[in-house]
Amino acid sequence: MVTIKDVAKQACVSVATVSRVINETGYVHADTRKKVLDAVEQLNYTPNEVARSLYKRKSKLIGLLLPDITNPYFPQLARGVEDGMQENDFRIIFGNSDENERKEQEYILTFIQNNVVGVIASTNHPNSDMYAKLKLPVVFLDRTSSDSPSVYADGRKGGRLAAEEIIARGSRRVTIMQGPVHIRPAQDRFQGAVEVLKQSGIEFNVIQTSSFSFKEAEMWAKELFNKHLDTDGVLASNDIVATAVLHEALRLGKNVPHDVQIIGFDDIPLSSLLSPALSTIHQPAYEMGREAAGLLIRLIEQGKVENRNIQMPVRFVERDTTRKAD
Amino acid sequence: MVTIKDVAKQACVSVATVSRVINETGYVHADTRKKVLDAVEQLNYTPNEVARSLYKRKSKLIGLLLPDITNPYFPQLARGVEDGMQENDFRIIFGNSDENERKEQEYILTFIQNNVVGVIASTNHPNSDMYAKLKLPVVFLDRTSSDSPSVYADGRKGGRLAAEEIIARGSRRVTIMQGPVHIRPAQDRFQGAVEVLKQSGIEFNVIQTSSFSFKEAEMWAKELFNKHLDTDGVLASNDIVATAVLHEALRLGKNVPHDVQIIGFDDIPLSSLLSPALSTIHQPAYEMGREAAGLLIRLIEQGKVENRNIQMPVRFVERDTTRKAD
DNA sequence: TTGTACGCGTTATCAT
DNA sequence: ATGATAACGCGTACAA
Repeated sequence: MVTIKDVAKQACVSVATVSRVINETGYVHADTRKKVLDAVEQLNYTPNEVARSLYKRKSKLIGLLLPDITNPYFPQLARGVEDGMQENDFRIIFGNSDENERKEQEYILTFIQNNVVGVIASTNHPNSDMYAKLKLPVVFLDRTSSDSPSVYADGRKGGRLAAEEIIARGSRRVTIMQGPVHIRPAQDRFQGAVEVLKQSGIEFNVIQTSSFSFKEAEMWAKELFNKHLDTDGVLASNDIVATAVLHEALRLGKNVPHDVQIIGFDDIPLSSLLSPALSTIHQPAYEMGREAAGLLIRLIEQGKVENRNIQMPVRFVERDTTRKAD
Repeated sequence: MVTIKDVAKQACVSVATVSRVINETGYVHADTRKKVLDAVEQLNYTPNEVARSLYKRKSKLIGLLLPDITNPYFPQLARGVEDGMQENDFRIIFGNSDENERKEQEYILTFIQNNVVGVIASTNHPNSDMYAKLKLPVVFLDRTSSDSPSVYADGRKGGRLAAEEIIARGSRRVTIMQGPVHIRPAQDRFQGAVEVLKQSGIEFNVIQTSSFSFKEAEMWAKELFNKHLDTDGVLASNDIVATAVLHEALRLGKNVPHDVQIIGFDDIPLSSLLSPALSTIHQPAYEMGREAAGLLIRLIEQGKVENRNIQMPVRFVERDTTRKAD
């Protein structure tokens, strides 16, 4: 490994001078600068980030904690974060929490031990004191917390939109798949949908679900049609669940969207590829990731920030599991 | 931040002693050990990994470089790696390369600067000297290199399997979508398929593709049916391309699998959810990730290793885009 | 404009 | 069995 000392020796100057030219701090004569730069070139020197991090007590690393990168919603989010960070010379230590508080703790700990300068987390325990105690800027992504900066989609609006659209397109016996109670955005969506449905006096049922895994989603889809075979409109808690419902409806010989309309949530890449393609509420996942990155960077570099909560817009994407509006 | 000094002071011992109990190195009296442990507990001390890393010139970090986490094949891989590493107390610095050599270089550089102890990369330039020069263990994942450890699926076998199955199920005018030439596994698949096709004297055409993006895949799908409208069997280079072909076939009013059979490659989660569900060659992506992690860890901890190249098995998954075998 | 010397938090060596 | 201290590579007072 070639260190700053080697460069200093090669350039016949002190390490302090080398440091100054590297970091462009303090005065240094043009000639010596050149000598140093040449030495750097020749030796192929690059500063050791670990030593820097130790001295400055902060690194160029941030921690990213996601429930499960294998869930098709999260890669977009992750990519947005990565691109935003990459462009600003931050790197990412990445972990999957599986919505498991212990794993989450473990990662937060190693984030600290590695001097990360900030954390982006998609957690169901935003108010846990493990975050409160953290002396670092934290941005919650796809999750809301009363008193921490966060980036999230307008779930309530999304829920309302979905309900409005399914009504406008003629469903009169709606079933809402209520997402996991501990996941805030899922509840926002649910609430939004319920509001609209109640307001318009449309009859509706609720099926309670407790995860977003496809395997389980299949079970709830069966339960749904068991209990409410005549439902003519399903508001799913996300696209995975919607996909399972679609499968089950097709399996039962129902015509989608004629017999039953289905609207998902998230607009994961899968959705447009199904047949029939899934109508859904689009969340700008990639952009949300980028926003989170931007917000965290501002927090890191400026300490505080104007707009601590960024709510991203959602929109209805009309595809083939809904009928044409009247 | 609470340091080893604070603990030492609190326990009325020297930092050396604290270090000894923390790392369980050297003798220390049971009583003093207890004093130290109590102090650690009270102060909530955890060692600073950065300082450790500086002194030992190695961290508990590894670098993971993937083309694009947004491509549905990679999350499985990433998750496998992460789980394998996590269980052995290694953390991951993660980056997307976009198959772009410059980005790749950048990441490799920051990996080095952060004292990572190993790298897992899914790169198209495994023989680039940026890897050769690397003084670190590198494992190539889903990519082969003549002289570096790697974990990859048996692409040739997969290609052969796909061809054999499509023939056995009655296709006689087959089209192969040849994947990007610079991606080794894609070429292996292609080669395997060609071998079988030639051997059995079946007529076949080739459509050349140059990426795995869905947008472009749609174009090639159109090109495919433009040039070879009467093809009755398509061997796609991966499931994304297969999905596009399926869409186009359906759009043209073809009956799948009656008029045309389609076999994909990878078995991404999407595939089983399509209608008709996609028949494909399954790669054990998650397990490949885990294997790569295991291999790298062995390389890190033992320097060298028995089996430097791990070839994973593939298998045909029969779903609904192929007919029943005769 | 440049160099010396210390400190960042750890671990390991060498005394004691 | 324990402590003092050098070293890891870097950045910055402070002195020159």
